[in-house]
Amino acid sequence: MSTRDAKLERAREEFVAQWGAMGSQWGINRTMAQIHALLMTAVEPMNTDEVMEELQISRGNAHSNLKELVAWGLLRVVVKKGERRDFFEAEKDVWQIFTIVTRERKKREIDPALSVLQRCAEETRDLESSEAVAFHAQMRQLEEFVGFASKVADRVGSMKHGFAVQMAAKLFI
Amino acid sequence: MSTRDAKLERAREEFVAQWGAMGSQWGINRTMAQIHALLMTAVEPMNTDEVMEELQISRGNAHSNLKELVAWGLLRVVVKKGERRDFFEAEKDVWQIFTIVTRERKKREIDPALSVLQRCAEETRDLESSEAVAFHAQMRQLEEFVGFASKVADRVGSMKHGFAVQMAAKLFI
DNA sequence: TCATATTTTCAGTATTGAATGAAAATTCAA
DNA sequence: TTGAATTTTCATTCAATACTGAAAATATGA
Repeated sequence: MSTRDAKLERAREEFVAQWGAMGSQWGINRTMAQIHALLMTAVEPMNTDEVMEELQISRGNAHSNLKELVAWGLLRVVVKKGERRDFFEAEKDVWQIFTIVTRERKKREIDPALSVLQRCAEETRDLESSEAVAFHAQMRQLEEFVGFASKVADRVGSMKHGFAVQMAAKLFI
Repeated sequence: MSTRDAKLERAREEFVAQWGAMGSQWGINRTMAQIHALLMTAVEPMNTDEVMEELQISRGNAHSNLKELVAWGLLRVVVKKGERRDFFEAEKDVWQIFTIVTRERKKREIDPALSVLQRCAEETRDLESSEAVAFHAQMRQLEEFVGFASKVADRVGSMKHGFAVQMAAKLFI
């Protein structure tokens, strides 16, 4: 049994480490991604000290990233009876995770872009030089596209899993 | 006329600065995003010195980011007759930009994730403890989802603009 | 070929964002 | 209340990444 447990342990450690490394790529910080990976593959909810111990990180770091993950909705706080400390458990449903991440990324990546583009388009709407007209047209095109992306993100983010799968199947497979 | 040119100039500077700031959010470095913004709104192709001058950046920085943008396919090198220096012009078509960015992001964000998940699933395929089974199932679910995302990215990235718009219209508007 | 223009490299420096850890604040049971 | 357990904050430190600028390499044309 110990060989097999070791195998699992290794695989899990690899997952946590790699998922963390990929976090950076995704605009999510490494620790945050690691904690999420750790809890996604945890059998039981974990408390702050367990997370610190497992990932070898400081209390402050564990605390702030746990907080952030709860704020995103990727973790839930669980109260254990007879326990004073907070325990955390991860959202494990893949579609849920996806919609949450979609919402967050839209907020951070799409919405600000859209408002910049709207502003720049607005500010040059009445100019008449050919350069200004070209600039304005470029802003409008970008605005239209990003606006569309924003709508797509909203729709996808609020779809039920089943519907998404069904729709996707028609389109892409 | 000078008032109006000033307006345009201000709007363009705002666009370049903000697009640059958003680059970070997007996992693209600030200078790279700024150069792209600058050239997307340039009437004529620009050379390295002009970019350096406009953005107040060093030659090395300008050089490496111009190179990177060319590698992505977001800029093209233009040879001007009677000019020894390279000039750069941006891809301005929004759909082209989108497909290029989609391809890059897939390469950096989706493909590595998929291979981690496949490996972790594979490594735990034969284990029998309930924890291992749960872990394996979780990896498989993630793998399935990310694999699907990978397909979607491929399809979208190779669609023609017209088709994408048509399809999107049906789905989302 | 040689001199000059241009591009490329890269060691050193700066900037930014994340992590630490200890102190302060809060919570809770007795 | 009180004091121990727990959470939260935040000034400082650290690490990763981006940027600089000058030197080396390369290309051009006289």
